[in-house]
Amino acid sequence: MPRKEIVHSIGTVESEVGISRDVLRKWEARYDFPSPGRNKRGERIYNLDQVSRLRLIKRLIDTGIRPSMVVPESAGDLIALAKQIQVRIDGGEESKVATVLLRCLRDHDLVGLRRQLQHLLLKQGLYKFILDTVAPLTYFVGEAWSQNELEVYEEHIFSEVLQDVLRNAMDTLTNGNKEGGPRILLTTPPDEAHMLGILMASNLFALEGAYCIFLGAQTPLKNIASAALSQRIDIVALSFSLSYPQHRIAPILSKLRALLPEEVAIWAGGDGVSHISKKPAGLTVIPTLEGIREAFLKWGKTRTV
Amino acid sequence: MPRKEIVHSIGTVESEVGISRDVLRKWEARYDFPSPGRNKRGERIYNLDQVSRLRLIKRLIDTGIRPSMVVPESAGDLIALAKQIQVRIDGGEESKVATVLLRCLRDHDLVGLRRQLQHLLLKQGLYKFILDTVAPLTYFVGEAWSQNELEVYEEHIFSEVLQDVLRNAMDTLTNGNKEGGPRILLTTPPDEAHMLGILMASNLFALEGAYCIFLGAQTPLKNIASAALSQRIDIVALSFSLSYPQHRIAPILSKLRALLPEEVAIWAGGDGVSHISKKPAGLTVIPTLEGIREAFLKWGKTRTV
DNA sequence: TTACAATTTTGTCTATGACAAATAAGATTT
DNA sequence: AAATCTTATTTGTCATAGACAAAATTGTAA
Repeated sequence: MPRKEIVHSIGTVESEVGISRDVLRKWEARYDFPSPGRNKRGERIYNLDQVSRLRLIKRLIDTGIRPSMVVPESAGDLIALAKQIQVRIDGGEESKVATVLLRCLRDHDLVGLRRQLQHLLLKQGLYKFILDTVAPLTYFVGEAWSQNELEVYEEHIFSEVLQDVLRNAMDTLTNGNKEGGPRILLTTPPDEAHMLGILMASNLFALEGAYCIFLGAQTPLKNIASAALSQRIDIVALSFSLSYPQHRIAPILSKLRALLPEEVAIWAGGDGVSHISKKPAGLTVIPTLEGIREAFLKWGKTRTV
Repeated sequence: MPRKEIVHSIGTVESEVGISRDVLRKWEARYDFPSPGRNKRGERIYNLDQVSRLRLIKRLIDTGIRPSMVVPESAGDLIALAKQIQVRIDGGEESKVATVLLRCLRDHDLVGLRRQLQHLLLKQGLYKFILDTVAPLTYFVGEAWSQNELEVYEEHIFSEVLQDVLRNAMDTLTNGNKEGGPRILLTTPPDEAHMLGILMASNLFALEGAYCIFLGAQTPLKNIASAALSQRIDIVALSFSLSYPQHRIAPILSKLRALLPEEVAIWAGGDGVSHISKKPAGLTVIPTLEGIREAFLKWGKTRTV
């Protein structure tokens, strides 16, 4: 008895994969993919294969590859390409822990997930925890999602639990850093929704003794400026993910630079900034989490001089 | 020198107000509102007036009023109608505190906002804090948003800070409730994104001595069931906001009832359930936050017998 | 190499109509 | 009077096909 295949309308795909209806239709016309079936009303119906392929395509495009290079490609070629990129990002073989945690997530054992994370945090210490566990885990979860191995809500839940753990840790840390260290304001720019990165960074900063003020995601520049002023901020830290349009990064940073007094430093991080060439003056770029500690030490020296 | 008026494209309105392009165009054709200007390319451009009127309309529709009753209405009539409903929800005159906190939010004094909330929590105690401060404040923020007095991101930030405060409180509470009290699983059903309500409820439950597991928003029913089983849950609590389609509430609850063993109770709350008539068997409806304490006491008695 | 111009790619928007799901209104029965 | 069934209206989503500017790439000159 063939199970009735789960199909998706164009609207569902739009909200689940994050590609707008118009774009889905255009791709179909331009690249012959996706080529959904039709129901009796003539409406597009996408099957699971197409949806997961679209997810993969979305991820590849988010890393900077142009649609024309991936949308018409065969499923096999896509996977090959993904592997190639994956290797670049992957590197380590720390994946055992990630696998265990991922299984927790798949089994919906949230309490277990939370406990294990907390346990790892205690065992590894915050620094190692973030770099060796949280960062790869985040990557794996994204990967699993694009392969249809996780549902949207499962990704949400993961982010939820992780945020909880990280914020708790930061609260504890920040309360001890009332005086002495630099005051850092952290957020993401408008239209940048990914906040796990900057949250991880917050923790690393707090670990180094900074007083961190975390503004959540998507703070308009004006408000960053006013907050920096009223909170006597020393450093404003922004995070750009890979999916953030590259050409918008430099202008945003320049604009922010103009809004802030020059004694306030601007630090930009995240996978999105690793490829930018033009660096506006008065700006520190920290493409990887590992670079945070170093940048921090350097800042301390500058200040003492 | 007349300042250049800020205008919005149909896409911007879609994402800022939460009404899809198609619907915006249909309303324009059917009700002559909105009637945006056009740029030289012939694209719709919405001014601030139209956007805020659309926000108000969205809110009114979310409370259950039909589009045909509000979309064609004049701005004046809309405001009158809004006032009418406002009165119904408002009631108290506790608004002074809310006003102060709202000002903090408008001034982007996040640290101040957080501190004030924490201060109020300490002063009033969790119960009073939630009922007299958080609940009305949430309402006011929604109200201010629809009047264009707050921006989207400001609403996000508010929700952010509030979640932080409430979760912290709950963590502290729940850790003390390891044994003895009932085990409650809290979440919202699929497509119900509003989670402040259930978060408030979580705190009130924890206050009464329950062990609360908060799953975040939009948990599929199957996963609620499996989580309930693995966590040996006594009560599953769901929250439905006003904007949740009424006709979907009863079926969802029945379906969940079928998935859960009968010794697991189902409690439904939120503004969305206050008007439902059909109550599926084996179900407790708690339309207001005040009802939680009562329901809890009743549950305790039943159990002892 | 860098800077500018030409070209291609890409996403957003327009217009109008079809249609089913959701809701209300009316009729009928318990 | 309340509950149930029918019919009518309202409402949102999807379809088609083409226009066009912003973004990215390529080619060319300094």
